[in-house]
This record gives sequence, structure tokens and C-alpha cells, in this order.
Amino acid sequence: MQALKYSRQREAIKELLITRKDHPTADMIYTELRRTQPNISLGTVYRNLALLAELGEIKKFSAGDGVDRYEADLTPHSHFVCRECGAVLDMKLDHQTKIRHLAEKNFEGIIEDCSVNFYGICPACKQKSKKQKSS
Amino acid sequence: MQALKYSRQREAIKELLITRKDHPTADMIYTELRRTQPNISLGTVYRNLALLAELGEIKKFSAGDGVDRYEADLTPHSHFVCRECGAVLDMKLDHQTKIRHLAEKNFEGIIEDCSVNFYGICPACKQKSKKQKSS
DNA sequence: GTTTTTGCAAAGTATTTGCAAATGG
DNA sequence: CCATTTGCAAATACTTTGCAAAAAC
Repeated sequence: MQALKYSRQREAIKELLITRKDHPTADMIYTELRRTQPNISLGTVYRNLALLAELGEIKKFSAGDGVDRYEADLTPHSHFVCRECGAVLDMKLDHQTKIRHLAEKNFEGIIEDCSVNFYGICPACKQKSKKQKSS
Repeated sequence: MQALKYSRQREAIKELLITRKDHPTADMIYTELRRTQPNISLGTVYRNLALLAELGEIKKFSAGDGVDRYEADLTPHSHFVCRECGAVLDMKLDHQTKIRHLAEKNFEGIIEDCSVNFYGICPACKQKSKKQKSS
């Protein structure tokens, strides 16, 4: 049981996540895939995202707004969320490893994962507001 | 305009968050307040939580499951989420300040906030599974 | 009296699920 | 063939919102 058969849809989802470096939601993935596979359903997208995440092939995370986001980059890194435009950017500094060790010292439980989110204004929006002021 | 009048409901929500040290969801707050104010509505709870968060009197955050959580503790700290029992615990180490400075060095945007979540097995659940093994 | 807040119910999102048909091995 | 996956639609979970009545000032 649970033999995991090939699925065109699942491959397409994985491929899309490897290609795209933004951090799409299930709905964004669905909309994009619809262009090449007009019959794919949102339920299938959700089911495969959950499966891939469970297999550890992709990572599901939250940007703090109510929507789940997905990425194929499994290396430890954190995210920046722009409260102006909503963009989610990678922050390549690897804090996690260091923080995790710090946290483990004072904690009796088991720490398996760590997520770090930054919030603020992204470089692009910062530029934009500068120009508006000077005009 | 926007003069902010007193509201018994809002005070009760704030008081509850100051008292309770778990990190309740809107629905948990609603259920609890219903015991003393049987007519309070879920919409009112949501509206006041949003208002209090906007005023900076409480903090809204995500534990990674789809539900928003609230707390009155405004000092920088992070959270641990048990993937066994769902408990959300405070991690009192202040990583945020340090991490923020690290992140700001390599980032052209503006960092206003930072959230750190740990995931794993909480001390209580760890104990429980130990006992099960030895029986 | 005017403005803000409330309770209620309805609407709006995001996600999950049941099921018969399609697909993979 | 049998097990898994799909598309579709309905169900669920969480949050927001419109509106008339109630409360605050």
C-alpha cells in the first residue's frame, strides 16, 4: 500500500517550484499550471503540495498572511515579507543553524525545525517611496 | 474622527490576553469570554483583536497552522510549536535583536519586525513518549 | 445628538474531502 | 486488474463585512 505512482500533475508542480524563485501560493501555482494543463484542478494542486511537502521534496511555510506558500529551495534560509507589496524574498543568511543551537541549550523538548520571517519594506518599495517624496 | 470609545468587550479581551500565557486564537478567546459575557459575538472579538493589534497593545502572530494567535507580551521573544499536541510555548531567548542586526547588514530594504518559530516536540510530549516506550 | 461599537448573519477566502472516473504499473 | 491519482463539487475552517440597534460621550 501507498505505492506512489507517477503523476504528470505532480511533476509539473515540482518543476514549477524548482523554476520559480518567488514563493507561490497554491492558487498561484494552480493558475500558472492551468495555462499548460487546462483541466488540472485546485484540489489536485493542494493534494500534491501536501504530499510533496510530506516527502520532504518541497517546503511549505507561512508568510504571516493567512495563505500558505511553497518553495523547492531546501537549504536553510529565512524570508522577508514586504508589507507594502506583499513580495516574499529569500534572506540567504543562515541564522537557523546558529539560533537552533542557542535555543536547544535552554529547552527540554526536541527542536526539529526553525523558521525566521522578517517584515518591513522591500528594496523596490523603498525606492518607490523615495521618488514620490522628491517629486 | 476615529475617537476610540470605551468598550467593555475590548477591555475584557485585553485583560484575558494579559492574564493567559498560552497563545489563544480568536475562537478560544471568544469561547472563554462567552462564559462571562454570553452575548459577545465572534465578529466583535475579531474586530477588537485587529484594533488592539493595530494600536500596538497586543501582538498577532502565526504558529504556522492556518490560525492566527494573539498575545499581550510585547517583549521580543520567539515561539515553539509542538507538532504533537499543538501547544505554543514562549522561548525567552531574545534572538530577534541580534538576528535583525545581522539581516540588516546585507539588505537594502527596511526591516521592521522579525518572527522566529521553532517546531518540534514539547517537553511534556517528549516525557509522554518516553513512558510509552518503557511500558 | 453624534459617533463608535456591538450582535447577528451573510459573505468572503483558503483548504480539505467524498466519490466516480481516469490513469499508472 | 488493482492501487493511486484526478477533476469536480460540496464541505469545512477561519476571518471579514453590512447593517440596524445599542452604548459611549
